[in-house]
Amino acid sequence: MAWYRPTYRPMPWKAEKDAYKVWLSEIILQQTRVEQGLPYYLKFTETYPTVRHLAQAPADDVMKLWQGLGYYSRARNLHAAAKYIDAELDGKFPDNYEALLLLKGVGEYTAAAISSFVFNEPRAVLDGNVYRVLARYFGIQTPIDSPIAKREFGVLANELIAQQRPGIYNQAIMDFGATLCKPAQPLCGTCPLAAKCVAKKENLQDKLPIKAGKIKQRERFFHYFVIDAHGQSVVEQRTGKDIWQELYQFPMLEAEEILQPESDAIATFLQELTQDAKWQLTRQKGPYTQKLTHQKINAVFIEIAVAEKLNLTDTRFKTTEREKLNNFAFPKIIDCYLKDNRLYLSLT
DNA sequence: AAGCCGGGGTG
DNA sequence: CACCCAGGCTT
Repeated sequence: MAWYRPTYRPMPWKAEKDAYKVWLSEIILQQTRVEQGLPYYLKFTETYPTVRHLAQAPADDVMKLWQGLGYYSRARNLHAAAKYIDAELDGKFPDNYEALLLLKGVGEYTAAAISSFVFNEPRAVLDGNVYRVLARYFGIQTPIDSPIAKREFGVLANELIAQQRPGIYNQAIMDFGATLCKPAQPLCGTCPLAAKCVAKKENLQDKLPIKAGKIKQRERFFHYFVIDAHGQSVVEQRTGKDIWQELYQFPMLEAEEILQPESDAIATFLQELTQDAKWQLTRQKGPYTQKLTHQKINAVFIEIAVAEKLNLTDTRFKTTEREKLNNFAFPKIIDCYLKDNRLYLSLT
């Protein structure tokens, strides 16, 4: 705490005492760098100054504002929690750790952060920074991605927390991990804790913290059909348990590989989609690729000109004017395609 | 306990 | 390319 200077990494929520805004910032910053999340925090607090503004907003608007930030369940849970507070708690934001935990999308870390920052509860946060600082300083070899570690580090962190100023303590140790005790090339030369740091003493900075798990990637091949029927296009909303829930996309055919435009699978899909209207392949763009934590997405965009008026029988599909495509929340890979090809014809 | 969910920065 | 980021939910 003697090392910590709130001004070193200025963030608009550091001195914030409105629990709603602190909650917004914490959800946005889950697995997200401060610099990446900051513009979203500003957009959300400006658009939705109170939790009731957020609760009463249409879900599509919330998703659109979240577009590009990733982990979209955060946005869905954010909205659900706001509605819960609006309807069940009379708009009064929860004011303690246990009540915060009841909110969708709020786990132990976020509940500890909000309750310590705003309500002065001595709850130690456990995030990637804290795991790293404690693992190095105490030389703890327990893999931090195991449930055992959660208990072990949790007990330790709660013994260490400054009972009188828990919020400052929590912010200090996270800033310390983010800027000094960094994942790579920590600044041990200027570290005030170096004298008693086990990792420093045994030269284990690069080995700690230990992570056990490795994840395997799945490769997928998406074919998006970008329809142009006299200025009309077609989109659908993603549902089910897959990635990008509730975001929009063009009608899509997934396959085991990139298909040739002339392939039977594509012809069948298009026939089904257009209900036998006359269509023509205009051009094909891609493949675009996007790496997710567990998946590599390959996407080709097949542009289709349809001569007749569309008669869509499948209610999943919605026709929209191409100028209005920018009203929909798309995954990054579609956003990139649209921007590349200047298909956003108007701005908001 | 393990798997899944994005996007971006860094070395 | 591998790793990480002010994690949480589902199975």
